Amino acid sequence: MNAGVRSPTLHDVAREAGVSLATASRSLNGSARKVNDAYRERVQAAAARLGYTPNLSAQAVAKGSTMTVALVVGDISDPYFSSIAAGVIGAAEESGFIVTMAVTARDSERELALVRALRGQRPRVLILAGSRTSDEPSQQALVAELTAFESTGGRVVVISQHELPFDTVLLDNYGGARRLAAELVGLGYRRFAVISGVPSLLTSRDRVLGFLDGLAEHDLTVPADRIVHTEFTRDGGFAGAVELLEHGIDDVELVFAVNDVMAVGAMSALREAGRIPGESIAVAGFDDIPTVRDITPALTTVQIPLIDVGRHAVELALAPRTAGGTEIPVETTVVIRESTPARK
Amino acid sequence: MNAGVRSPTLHDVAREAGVSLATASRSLNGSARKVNDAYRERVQAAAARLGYTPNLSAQAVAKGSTMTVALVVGDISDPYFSSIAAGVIGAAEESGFIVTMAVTARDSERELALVRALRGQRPRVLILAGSRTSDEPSQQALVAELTAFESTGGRVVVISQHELPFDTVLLDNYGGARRLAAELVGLGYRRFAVISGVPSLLTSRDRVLGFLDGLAEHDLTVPADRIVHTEFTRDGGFAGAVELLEHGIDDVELVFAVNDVMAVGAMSALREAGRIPGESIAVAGFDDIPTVRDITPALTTVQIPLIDVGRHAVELALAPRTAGGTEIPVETTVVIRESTPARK
DNA sequence: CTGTTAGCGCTTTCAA
DNA sequence: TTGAAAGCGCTAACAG
Repeated sequence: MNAGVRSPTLHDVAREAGVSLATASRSLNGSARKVNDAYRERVQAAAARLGYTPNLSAQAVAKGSTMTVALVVGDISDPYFSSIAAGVIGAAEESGFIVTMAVTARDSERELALVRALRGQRPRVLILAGSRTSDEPSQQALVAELTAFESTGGRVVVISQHELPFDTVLLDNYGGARRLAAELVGLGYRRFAVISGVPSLLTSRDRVLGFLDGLAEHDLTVPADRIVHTEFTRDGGFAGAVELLEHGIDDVELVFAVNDVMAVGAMSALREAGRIPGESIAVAGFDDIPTVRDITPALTTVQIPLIDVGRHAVELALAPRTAGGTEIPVETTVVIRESTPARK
Repeated sequence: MNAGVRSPTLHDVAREAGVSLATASRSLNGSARKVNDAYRERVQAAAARLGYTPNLSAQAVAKGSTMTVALVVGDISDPYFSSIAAGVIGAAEESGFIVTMAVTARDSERELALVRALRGQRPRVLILAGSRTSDEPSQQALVAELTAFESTGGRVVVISQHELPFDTVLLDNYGGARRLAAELVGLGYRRFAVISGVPSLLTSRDRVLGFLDGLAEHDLTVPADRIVHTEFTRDGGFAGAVELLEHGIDDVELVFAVNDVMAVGAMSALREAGRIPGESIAVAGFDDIPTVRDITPALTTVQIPLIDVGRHAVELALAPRTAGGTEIPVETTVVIRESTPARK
């Protein structure tokens, strides 16, 4: 009931079983069958009797390596990240890895500090799921830190864009947005507004670029005052829509928000202003987080197989190291739903 | 670029700075200022030059304790858990703790195995966020495992109900559901259906009980065939609604799903069957996960401050141990939204 | 205040 | 095969 009893150690088990430390170690963890069955059983029985659990930290220092995957996300309560995390955790556990998690709160200073701290865990793998930003001076420090980590045997996997010189799970943000634009034009839409994240956010930038290029193919453009920059969150989406409404968007037919949570926030703002999503105005998002098929109207979006993205990240990390850094491209597919009905 | 270089050790730093191992240790980590400033600076400079990061595993074995919090959740991609996780991670990081995470997939066998494995990390704190089940034989083994963990100095915190003899963050599932029922009756509802989880799930059971008791106060009941048992997920909610529809629920005025993701799934099923949530049928949920204020109609639910729940769990774990196990009760508050308009 | 020296729990040579 | 013993990187007495 009260503390004070220490956890049984391998030493205890060995004594209980009447064998040496080495034999105990080999019976419980050592790979190949190099231990007499009789001994092995004695040891296992003793371990069970004592409730022995190997001290992972001790194993880590003795072996010089851990079985942990460190995952860095922007915000775990965001469905985008939590879905990726689910994939990472699932795949990691299947391979016997433990996953530790840290949250950057979308702050790149903080991300750098976290990576530095996480290095202390000597994880075998470090996965960065937060989206990259451009022009940050801290990016350079981050690369240095990650490179140092790799040079000591760690594996780095970045999810999203291939800005950093590491293995990456590449999301086709640009292409997905471009195809989305094409499909929307095909549905009859001509006048658009865009709710974007801050320009330095690469994911956001790529999606906006792809969308605009997709429109440009059909000789359509979006006036600069119809592209607002805001936070990459639900509230950002809401605020972005409010800003657009203030600019006056009576003739806008469709609002593209660069991710689903923003789109959902935007829908609420539009609705509050009397514009009915899916009826008097269309809305599209990006990601296909689980809930958007259940909202009304169901949201048109670009699907990313988020769980798979997480799984791929660990597969990549556990695969043999390659020369220039491998990349696994992940397809994005346009999903048209009721929020963008065909016009006319 | 290639592996092979080992991480710099404290030893390297000490040599580089021309001081002893102990001095290096004290300069970098040791608590009180017991080191000459000149030395301290030399050491810190050397550490920076070498890119030294203390090996947490080594520290753990030397100190005999770690700075990690292990969090066990049912499914991290479920907003209920991911919000709690956000709170846990936030609070843990503020106290300098690392959090490791494991997922039970709502399987109590698996939960037991995970707890056993997690013990190997020798975390200071083990937080169980998955909801408890009754009558499972594995519960007993779980208690044994957790008790053993506590007896070796660890802290256990359970989130949800006080079934287990450990510190707990107590969610008022019963009371919240009861108050919800009262409010709904106040709004004019009289005929209900309930989509519940499996009966052994304590959270589900408490919510159903509270709801029924709340109705009973007004001499209302729910016929047994209007209470369906299904999975505690979005798809479960969908399936539950389908089942209700098959039973025929033309006269049902309101469907109470025992959690929000189920309610959201149920809404989709109802809508597909031609019943419009918020118009031809009302729906209520429980949890108040972030998205439900943005769905249409916005969902009436019982709010749990999920982030705070996570924070409380670590506060509890980091507070001095008490005799019988402390519990922090968390209030739940009814939030009436458009999915349950006043009748007539 | 600094350095020396045992450990911490475990793995892994190296002999036996 | 098994056991003794030397580490792994770090902390914490214990002397100086």
